[in-house]
Amino acid sequence: MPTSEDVSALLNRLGLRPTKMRCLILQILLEKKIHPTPYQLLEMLNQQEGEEISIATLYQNLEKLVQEGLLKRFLDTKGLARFDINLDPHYHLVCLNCGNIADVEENNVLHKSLNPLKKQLPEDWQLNDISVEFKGFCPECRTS
Amino acid sequence: MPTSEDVSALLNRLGLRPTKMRCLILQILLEKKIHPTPYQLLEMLNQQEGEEISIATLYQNLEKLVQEGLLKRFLDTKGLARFDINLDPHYHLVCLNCGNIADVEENNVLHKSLNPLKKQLPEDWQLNDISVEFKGFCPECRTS
DNA sequence: ATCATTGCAAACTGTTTGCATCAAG
DNA sequence: CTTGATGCAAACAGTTTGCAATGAT
Repeated sequence: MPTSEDVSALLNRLGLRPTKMRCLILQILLEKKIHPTPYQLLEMLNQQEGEEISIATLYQNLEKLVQEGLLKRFLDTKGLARFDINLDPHYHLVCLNCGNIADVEENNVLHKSLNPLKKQLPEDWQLNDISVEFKGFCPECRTS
Repeated sequence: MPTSEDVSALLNRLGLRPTKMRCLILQILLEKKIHPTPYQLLEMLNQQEGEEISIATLYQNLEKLVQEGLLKRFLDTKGLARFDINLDPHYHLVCLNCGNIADVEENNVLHKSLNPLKKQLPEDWQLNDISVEFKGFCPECRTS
């Protein structure tokens, strides 16, 4: 878990100014291991800062961090943007109720088991990737 | 492949008036086995009809058909709505270039092979579903 | 002094809704 | 005649962009 100095140095190395907001974004994502939407992140940032920050600036910064390869961006099942600082290959475990997302380490056995399936695909397609997603209910949303 | 009479009867059975547009939507989806966005569908409908139809009405009809269980709706990786008339369990094969989607029959071997993975998930979650998606390039978009 | 960052407001896209009109049973 | 279907226009949500003000080096 990087300190704010680490994060700051990381941004410097990439030629991005280590503004308070950028450092906070990275720290939050690294520490909490979450995949928040822009508005979820905005709320967290507003709490940590005293003052309200601009959603436009947040979008701009997220875009920069994605361009620099520090974050990955994807859309969740509701079409909302999500940001992921975990660059290692991994699966997602998605809560069907609240939409929160947890990481699951990639599993060689599973990935091998996917290979035979390739033979069943239409031959005129060129296969590049197989993605797996787990769906269920997170600790806060599960009924039992 | 149902005739327009089939489709019409099907709609009647559900208490939906078999308007020209609804019949066409169902016929197109059944015959072409595609998963179009609303605007792709609009274009096809406009071609088949002589006149321009309203996108609002299209959305309203798609919503009705989803509510009646005739169609499934999902969002693609770009966040666009897609509609699927294939109600059998199946996987999707998605073109990374044009976004077109083909169906792949569900495979028991794969689904069994996913079971051991459940043990690796966080224990405080309740797992409900595992979804698999194939990504690649369709015949029109593949380079080689 | 320069150039990056911020943030407001406006634009934009896909989707939904209110409501008046129209058409089918 | 009554109910459902249509379609325009406006609202809406999330996101992006133009631009002027601000801040950092």
